[in-house]
Amino acid sequence: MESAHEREKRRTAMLDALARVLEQVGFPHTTARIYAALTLAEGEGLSTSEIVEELGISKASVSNAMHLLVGTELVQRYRVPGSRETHYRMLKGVWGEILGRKFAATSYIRQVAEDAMETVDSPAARERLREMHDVYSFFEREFEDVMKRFNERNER
Amino acid sequence: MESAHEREKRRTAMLDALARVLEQVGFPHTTARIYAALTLAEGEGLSTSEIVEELGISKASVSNAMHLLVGTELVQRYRVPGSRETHYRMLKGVWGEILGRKFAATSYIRQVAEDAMETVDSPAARERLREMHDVYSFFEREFEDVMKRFNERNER
DNA sequence: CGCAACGTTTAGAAACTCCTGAACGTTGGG
DNA sequence: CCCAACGTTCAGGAGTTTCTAAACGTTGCG
Repeated sequence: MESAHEREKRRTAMLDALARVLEQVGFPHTTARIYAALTLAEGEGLSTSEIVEELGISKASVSNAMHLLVGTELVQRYRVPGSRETHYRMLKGVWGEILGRKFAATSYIRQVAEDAMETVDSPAARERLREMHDVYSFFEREFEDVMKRFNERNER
Repeated sequence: MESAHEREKRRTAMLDALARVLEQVGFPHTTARIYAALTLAEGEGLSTSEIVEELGISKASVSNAMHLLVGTELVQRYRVPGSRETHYRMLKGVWGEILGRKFAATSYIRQVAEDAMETVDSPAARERLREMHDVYSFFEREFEDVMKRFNERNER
């Protein structure tokens, strides 16, 4: 049988791993940890004080992080009758959204390469930019298809 | 007709834009700028002192950055007869490599979600993890296909 | 061989990001 | 309305990253 201590340790490890994923995606440390905590919450979400307690951070940090998470529509505020506190829950269907945003960068990069190619004189430089451009063009088209399939999948 | 000053300004803007792309991919500021400078070089590459002059940085910075760029096989050293300086050139075919590395993270994230799902008790949490897992599974498979097509494309 | 030209390493400083405590503003119950 | 409970803002500071100068090591020409 598993001790309460071991259970707690496993939970912490999981929270860390999840938070690292979010950090990799580009979120600040604490913001990532908050999102992870919301993922692992027992119920539908957590209140500010619950987050403060679980992660051992200040309420100012929660406020700042939520500015980002709510602003990017990854998390939603909601109220619980009888409580004055703000509660937060993850929004559904955001993981696809997160990845989709990543892909959007591809077409920007293709654009940069394209512009540079038009400006540059040296044939050697132009050749290097062309390779970059071709690769990103390829992935840009592929990602469009992938996202289309993803959206179709979600409609079902 | 275009003044030398305007030409210089355009070149700088281009270098900045390219560097930002590399930074987005996760490289340090100076490292990214060096890579951008190598991309825009007139000839096949640049020497240490040329990089120092073009970017206005110390040779120590060049040394450090090259440790990273050469180590990750994005840049190659070469020697120019008659010069004692080390020269550096971009390696070809790295952009696909860079993107490929990004995708590799997908299967790690899927794994994290899978592990967490097995550990967690709360049905609400498990449901949230399941969505995360499903999304990343989908993209993991799609990326494998995309990379396969990419590699086939390159063999021609 | 010895010297000069380079590259590398390292310790320290500068810059940046992010967190916190405290003060402030806002809101809702009584 | 007033007070208490919350959330937000902001100045300050801690931690981290990354750049540089200086000292050191290495290499190759004469």
